[in-house]
Amino acid sequence: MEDTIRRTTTDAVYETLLDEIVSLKILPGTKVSETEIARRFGVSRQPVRNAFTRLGNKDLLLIRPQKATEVRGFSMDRIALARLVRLSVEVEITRHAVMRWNSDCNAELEDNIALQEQAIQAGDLAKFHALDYDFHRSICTLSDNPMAFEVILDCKQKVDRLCMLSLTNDIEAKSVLKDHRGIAEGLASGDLEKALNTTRKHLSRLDQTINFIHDTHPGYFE
Amino acid sequence: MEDTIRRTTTDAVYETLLDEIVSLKILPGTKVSETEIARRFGVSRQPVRNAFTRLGNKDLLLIRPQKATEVRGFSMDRIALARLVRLSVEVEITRHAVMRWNSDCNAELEDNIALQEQAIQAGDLAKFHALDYDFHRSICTLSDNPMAFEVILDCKQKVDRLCMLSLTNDIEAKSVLKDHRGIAEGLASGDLEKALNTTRKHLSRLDQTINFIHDTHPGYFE
DNA sequence: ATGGTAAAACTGGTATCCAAGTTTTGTCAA
DNA sequence: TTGACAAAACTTGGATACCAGTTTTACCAT
Repeated sequence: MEDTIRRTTTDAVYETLLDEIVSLKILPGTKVSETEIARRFGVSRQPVRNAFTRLGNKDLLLIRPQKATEVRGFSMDRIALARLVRLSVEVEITRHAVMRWNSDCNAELEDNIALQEQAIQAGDLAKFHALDYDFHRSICTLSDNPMAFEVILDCKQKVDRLCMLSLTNDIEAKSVLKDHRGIAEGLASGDLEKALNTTRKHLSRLDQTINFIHDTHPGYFE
Repeated sequence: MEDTIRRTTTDAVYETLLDEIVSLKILPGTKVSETEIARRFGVSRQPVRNAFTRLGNKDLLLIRPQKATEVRGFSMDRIALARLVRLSVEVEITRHAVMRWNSDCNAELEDNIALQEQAIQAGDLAKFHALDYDFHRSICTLSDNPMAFEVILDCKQKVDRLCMLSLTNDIEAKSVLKDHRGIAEGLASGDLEKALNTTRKHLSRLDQTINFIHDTHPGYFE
């Protein structure tokens, strides 16, 4: 009973465009035409239309009938909402996690943190970001809410798209690592307040970056 | 510059099907065919396909290539996630609200609660549910997070679809009203813990109902 | 009854065509 | 040169027909 969903042409178009938009290879405000994209991928308009619809549902495309479709700009409101939702879920998850924490959980998080340290020392920022990713996913699964990470990821993507405009340095990475240590310590010692406070500080770390980008790239906002 | 988005045929099909699925006029597991729906609405397959895609994105339809499309059953996991997200956001919103609470906020909530009381005494459950709706939206707007209500609403809809299988009585409504009073009192007196605890109790009120439905209607679950 | 095969049904994709709206372009007049 | 206006060239939304690949169904022979 392998109910593996087949990958369709629509999926391919969708995933490629999603990556290009999120990674800012296509900038906000850029007009995208169904026929143009269809030519580029060598497919008909149909799968492109489907992909556009999906991207429109994700607020990444602004589709206006009889007018051009364009890549949506950033919205401070939508970004604030995404951050609020992520913070809310992450806080609640942490609350669940501290209640069912045990030595195995500890080991998993410690392993991850050790790898983060190695990645920073090696200067491998890509690896570090992947581990950052895993760190938060681990907390979700260890708190018995694995699906919650999808929500967090969805929120994270919206913010990440904005933060692509800012270069990340390893000083920042070290601060992030310190936060992760604090959260892990809070969970390990059953200190809920410490875990929560660190989580809040951790997720508010982007405040300055976002405001900076808003000031320096006002054209990308709607 | 009236940028009012035009209503398309796709929108009409989507909204009608959405209502029919959410209100359980179409039961989970029911197979829906593009051509059949197209005939029913007197339109071509095109807008139906678009509508199907949207409903699939909302996890309401299960579309498998080359297989029949069917209305998705309930999933305890997805419902648990929706409830977790709603609780998380509602808790965080309450935290924001209590910080900026003032007499105007109080008045708005008190007005709403008074109307709830009237609706219950008049036995008008539909009105009461609408006011319940407004109560939670008010807290969002008063906490300066108006868009957060869209997230809450999205979560609420997923759970509501399940709860359509259970008849609501007015004893339940009275409990809900009591919760609302508790939340309002907590906010008014600046007692964050009271507001939070009542919110958690309020949102966990459906536990029994959901488990009951899961036991009595196992066929609607996937 | 059972097994196998053929027909029917379903979605995904392609190809045209048209409708309705918007934007660009071009022409002509002042 | 500049302005106004009309035509052409875009855009998406929808309708229709068709094919491919898969799954389901139905029927028939054993």
